[in-house]
Amino acid sequence: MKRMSKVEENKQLKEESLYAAAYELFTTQGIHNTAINDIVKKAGVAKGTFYLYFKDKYDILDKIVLKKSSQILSQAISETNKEQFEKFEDKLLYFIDYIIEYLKENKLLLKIIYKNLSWGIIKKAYKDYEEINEIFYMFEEGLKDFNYEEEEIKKLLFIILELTGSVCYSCIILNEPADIDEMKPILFSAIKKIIIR
Amino acid sequence: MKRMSKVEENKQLKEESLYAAAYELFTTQGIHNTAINDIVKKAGVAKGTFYLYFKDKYDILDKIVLKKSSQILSQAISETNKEQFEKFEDKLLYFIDYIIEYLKENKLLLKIIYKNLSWGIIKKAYKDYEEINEIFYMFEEGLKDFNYEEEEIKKLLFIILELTGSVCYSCIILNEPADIDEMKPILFSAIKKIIIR
Amino acid sequence: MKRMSKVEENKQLKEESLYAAAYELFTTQGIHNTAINDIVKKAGVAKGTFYLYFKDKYDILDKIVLKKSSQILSQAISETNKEQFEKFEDKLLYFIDYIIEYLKENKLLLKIIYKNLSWGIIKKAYKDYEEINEIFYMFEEGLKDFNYEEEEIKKLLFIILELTGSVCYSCIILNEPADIDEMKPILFSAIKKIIIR
Amino acid sequence: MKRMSKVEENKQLKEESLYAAAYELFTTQGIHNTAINDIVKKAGVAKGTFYLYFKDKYDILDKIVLKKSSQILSQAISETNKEQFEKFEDKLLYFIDYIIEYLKENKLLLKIIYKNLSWGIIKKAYKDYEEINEIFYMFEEGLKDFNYEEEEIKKLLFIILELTGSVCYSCIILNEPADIDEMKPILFSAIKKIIIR
DNA sequence: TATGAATGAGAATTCATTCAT
DNA sequence: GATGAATGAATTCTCATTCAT
Repeated sequence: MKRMSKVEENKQLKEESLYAAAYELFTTQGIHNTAINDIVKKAGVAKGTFYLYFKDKYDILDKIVLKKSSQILSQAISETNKEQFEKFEDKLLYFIDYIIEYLKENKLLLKIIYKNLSWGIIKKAYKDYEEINEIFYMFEEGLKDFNYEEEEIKKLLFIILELTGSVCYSCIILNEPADIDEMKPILFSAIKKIIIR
Repeated sequence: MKRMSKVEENKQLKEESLYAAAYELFTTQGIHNTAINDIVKKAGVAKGTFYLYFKDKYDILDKIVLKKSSQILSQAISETNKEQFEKFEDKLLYFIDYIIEYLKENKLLLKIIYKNLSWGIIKKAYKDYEEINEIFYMFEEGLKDFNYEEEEIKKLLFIILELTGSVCYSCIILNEPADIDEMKPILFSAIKKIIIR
Repeated sequence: MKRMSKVEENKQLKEESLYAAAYELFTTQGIHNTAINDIVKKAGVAKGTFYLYFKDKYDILDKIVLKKSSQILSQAISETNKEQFEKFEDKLLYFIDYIIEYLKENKLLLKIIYKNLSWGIIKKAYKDYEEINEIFYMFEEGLKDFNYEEEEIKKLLFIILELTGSVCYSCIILNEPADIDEMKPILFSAIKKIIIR
Repeated sequence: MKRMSKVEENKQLKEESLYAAAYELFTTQGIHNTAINDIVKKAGVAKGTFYLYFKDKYDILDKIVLKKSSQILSQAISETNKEQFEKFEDKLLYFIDYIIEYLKENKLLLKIIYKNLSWGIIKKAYKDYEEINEIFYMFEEGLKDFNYEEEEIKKLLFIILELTGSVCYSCIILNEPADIDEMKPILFSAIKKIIIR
């Protein structure tokens, strides 16, 4: 990483503290109930400073969601790649399970990113997070025996991630229609069936 | 149905016009951009009247989402039951397709109910909308050959509805990762695979 | 008491329940925080009915204060007259003490009448509560040896009641500058000194 | 006193103009009839500015009452100390008379501070107004021949101030049971009697 | 008399955004 | 770049009062 001037460092610090404050407040008291005033107070910067870095509340929100979502996916694929699997489906389920367990431990995060863990986010993340590509490569490699076309693979991946996301939200946050651990067998079985041609 | 007094009728009318106005405004200019002032003006009632029927903006929103979601499901199952199908999976896909087509035509509605077409809503709807039960009966009947337990059937139904909902939102509203019509074959194939033991 | 028609009885009942509801609400949640809506709901009558009996919130408040204040004074004098006293000052202090003890047990009442236990109220009460006159008679009789003029007696009575009222409020409600029981000796001594020529 | 920056000066100015506007409006048209809107308009500041300095209408009211009450007491003791008196009771009555005359000239002020000229206020005022302590010193000094304990002196002071306050309110505002000037002889005589052991 | 739905003026409060320092 | 006081439009919500039934 490049050396930064003191000014540069200070800027970085302020931005970071704004991110941290906003994340904390969004997750604990909700997006609706968080005012920019609250964010800057918690971050310990002046109100005007917020506008030097972000357009408005939804700008910082989007950036947080993108950041956090990418981190999860990136971590999940990275952890998955550390392991050895006999079959692709085992690898995929390990990956999915990693995400689920992560969200189980971070309910508040899940609450704000929930249906935003969308394809749009993933596409955006490609640029900044190299590892995200590997999710697709994993799929491509794993499914090559089934002779899927590239487009189909993307769609399958999309469907699986959407399903995982919405099941997580419902089961982890609302506990409906069942606890996430009770739901896992059905979810995993569904995913396994989906990828088979 | 019991005859209503003029007063009772009038009350009903006011409430209805508030629902209609709020729905219209929420879908066209967004929830965030709709003030209670706007709603009452459009409904042609006094501001105070709003608070006679609803606690605040989110109260009427919740009630609208519940109403509309139930209506869609109710309509879908009712339409499905009018037809004859050879196989259960055809019936199920007809039902799902009805919902998708409905949402395609009502993007604005989809936008506001999407995060709310949850199992919780469906459970609430049981009370007021008899037909909702029939969705479960259809599943039970259709899946009896597979020897699923009752709990498993509920979970399958949940998974399929969640998947449908989130795919609809992403593909219809965001057009990501593809148009809903392009997505349908994959989605339907996934659903078919999911129900098979 | 005259026999009442059923209609008459019903009216009386409604008025009473309005009084009771308003008193309960004024004392428990404050005058400021009590709306006419709250009163009629608690009383179990329609909103319009309130206006058949009272002009507004302050009308019923005034009437309650008058009623309650008069009751206290009336009760105090009546209880005092049941006893025998050697000296007038003993009688007067018994009377004052009765009031203090009563207010000690009815802090909430004290809170709402305090600023209203004024001479004005007492004057009004003369008409409806015969016994109130007896307070003045007691004074007249008790102070005759001092050769006070009638006007002076009235003023002394006024001064003693004002003093008692404001000391009660401060000591019972605010506990400032001391508890009412700690304050009594000084208060009583002051009163005794005041009446002596 | 420290020099203030322009910004700091401006802040002070705004706060002052809010105080002045609120005081003017509270006294002339009543607390109930004064809206925050009226205050800010009169003060020539934006509505939001009000909330920068005060929580709500009752916050500014409390602060005004505290300020004004302290000022009166402070002025009264300061004026009293300028004079020479032979006897303590003359000094005390001069002090009380100063207060009465002040309130006679400021009926509107009396109306809003009236039964708030309480011990609680005086205690709070100790911190900001040095001279308030002198009231107690005057009492201590003046009563030393009577051998009162410190606690008793406080209570006597309290009783005399309460009595003065409530008599002023009733006689100046309501003219009940008599004009304040008619009442003075009795009040002064009462006070004189109270302090004598 | 009694009702209670409807009214709508008006009060309180919030908050994103600006801009002089 | 950083600050934070000031803004004032926008919004929510209250509530006394009326009046047709």
